[in-house]
Amino acid sequence: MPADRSQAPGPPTISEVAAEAGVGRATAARTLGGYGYVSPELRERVLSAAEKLGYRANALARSMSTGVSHTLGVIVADIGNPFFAGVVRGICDTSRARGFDTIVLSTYENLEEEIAATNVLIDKRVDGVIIASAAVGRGEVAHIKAAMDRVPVVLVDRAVAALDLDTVVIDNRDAAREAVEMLITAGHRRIGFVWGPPVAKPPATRRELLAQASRNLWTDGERLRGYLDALDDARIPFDPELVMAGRKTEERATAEVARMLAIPDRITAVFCTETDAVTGALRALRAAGLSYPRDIALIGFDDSAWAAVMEPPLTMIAQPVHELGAKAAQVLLDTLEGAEPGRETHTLRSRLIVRASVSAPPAS
Amino acid sequence: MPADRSQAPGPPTISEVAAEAGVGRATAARTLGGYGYVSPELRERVLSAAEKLGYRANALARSMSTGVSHTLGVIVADIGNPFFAGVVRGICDTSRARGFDTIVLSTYENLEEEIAATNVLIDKRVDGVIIASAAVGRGEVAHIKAAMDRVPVVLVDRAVAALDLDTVVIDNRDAAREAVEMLITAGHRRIGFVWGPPVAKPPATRRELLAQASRNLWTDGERLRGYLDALDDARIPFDPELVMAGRKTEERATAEVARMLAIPDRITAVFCTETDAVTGALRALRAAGLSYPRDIALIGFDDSAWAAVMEPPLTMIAQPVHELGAKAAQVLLDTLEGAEPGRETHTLRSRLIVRASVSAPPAS
DNA sequence: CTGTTAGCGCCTTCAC
DNA sequence: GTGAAGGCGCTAACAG
Repeated sequence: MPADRSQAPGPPTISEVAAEAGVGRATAARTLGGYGYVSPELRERVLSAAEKLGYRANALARSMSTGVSHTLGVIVADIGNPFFAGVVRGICDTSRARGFDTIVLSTYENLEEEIAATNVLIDKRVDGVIIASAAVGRGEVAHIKAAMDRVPVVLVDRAVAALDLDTVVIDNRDAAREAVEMLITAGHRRIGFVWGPPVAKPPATRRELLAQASRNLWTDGERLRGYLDALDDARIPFDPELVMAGRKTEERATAEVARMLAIPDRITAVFCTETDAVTGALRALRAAGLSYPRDIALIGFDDSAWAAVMEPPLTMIAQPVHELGAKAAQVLLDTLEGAEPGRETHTLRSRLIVRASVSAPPAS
Repeated sequence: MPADRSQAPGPPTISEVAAEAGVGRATAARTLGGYGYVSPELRERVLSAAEKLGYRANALARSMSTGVSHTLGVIVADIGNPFFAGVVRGICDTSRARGFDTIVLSTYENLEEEIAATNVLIDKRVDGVIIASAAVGRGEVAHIKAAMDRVPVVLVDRAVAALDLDTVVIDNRDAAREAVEMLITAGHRRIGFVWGPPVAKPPATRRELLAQASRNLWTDGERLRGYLDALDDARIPFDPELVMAGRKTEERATAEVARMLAIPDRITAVFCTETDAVTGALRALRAAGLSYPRDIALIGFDDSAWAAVMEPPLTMIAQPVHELGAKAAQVLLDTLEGAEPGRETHTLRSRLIVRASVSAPPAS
């Protein structure tokens, strides 16, 4: 006489289903796990028993014995940022299509959080990790190396020089150069860069600035290089006063653009490397009673529905967010399925969406 | 003679750490698991052995034997929507502060996906679930009921009438009423509602419209009710032509606002229930050569940095996104820690941020 | 205080 | 074809 299953605490187990169906555990496991061979008749009995009991396989137990979790871990700076939200969606879409779940963690641009997040994923035994890392120096990659020892890792959005990994990015440097070039072609020579390295005051020399940039977020450094490239090509001297300093917040961007607007030989154009930098700059313009593109030209990173409905509409750089995520997931999944990791950099194309925020500088 | 641990495949286990430290497995488990008592000396040996081997606890195995995962599951419509991104951040922040990880899944407003997501969370044995469900009718809540049988569940953003659960929302109806009231006070009587129930053509009568709304997203229905409340209070007759029909996309909003602008007795104000509806409406205004607030007034749901930098800045309803998530997590965590589930509705306050997109209607 | 032992739920040889 | 038995890595009683 079997024990009363309805009294069983907790969710029904495979043994209970087996008992209910009057078969052995292995038979129940085979039909429920979808492997091995089971006669149609027993199969049917097991299925209806499972149905009746409301059986759901314990993914934890399954992972324990198989060693795989069919789960990908994703670490990004801020899931609330539309850019990362798009990337994550790309990752989720393609991994789900290939039978994988996704766990995503936000670090809010904090390395401690990033390390903690990596550990969480390792502990939960994900099969692979995709990470947009804030790490740059050799001293900051230990957690990623540790992860690499256990599972395949691919980098997205941000390259890390010290790591030999598959990496999916856009050409930030070239995208920035193209945008600033457009500003220069329109006649601008005093072009503000928002935002720069998060230091109290940017270094006075190009060399130091670049060194500074290398110690910070990869994307920021690349975009700064692109800005300098365009300046160099046009033989426009670099002016440290035109590079934003301080923390990367909307408020700070407003303050810095206000400053650049107040100096004698004021800026006539701004190049913003992020969405919050754009709104921050826009606030400064309004406060100064200036309007674009008449008084000042503006180009920013990360196009959005808002940028298109601004009056006039904003010229922006659009990143292929979904593709970035999709590609990263694809590369990772391929590796999981046995492909040799290419350890190469996959560069996707961004696009400069030309609208109406750029015209010639005002005649001074 | 112990086997060569360095040859061990896979991540180091607690047994290997124990062997390395020369203690019993239980002692290693106790120090690494942070429970029970271990002498300082052995403790130290275990710790350094773990360090040396790069030991990380297998969260799966741990969950298996303890029965808890210290993980919360979250299901939202679209993590890419700034509203949900904010809510999720609120959830993550408070759950992490209380020692819980978070798994978040997006359903993209699709009930099938929502059911699948629920199953994933159940299978992964999360300790509790927070869900912004698209379910409304009694026939659509089976998956939530199934989840409730296993773990505590709390609803966020969207109430579900058929479910007796802790629910964290804002008063959508009142927020909408307040906004529309402001429009009416300014003198408007022809006020467009964007967007409405996703049907090809909204019903001609109030009664049917409301019935229709009840069959769709809870928030949408509430906001529609608020719109009607305000109309009623002002004894303004309801005109079905002023309610958007069709799929809820930016493009569709543009088309519908264009339509409302083209009818003889055209709208002089628009009330938008979502961010994409706002940008869609704005596109229609531009196409019609109209500008706000002079030609038309506008209020929308979900304030953002963009809304503040528009020229003129937009009057918007701001939801307490972070608090919504934080409260939901708090209620859930309290329940997990033994508090009796209140099964009540927690209503948070939204705010109407008055800026400059509303003025009196143009003299016709 | 520490080590031994028995599961957690599932998958997986291996005989029957 | 199907069932019994062992093991994944960990926790938790229970001895000692």
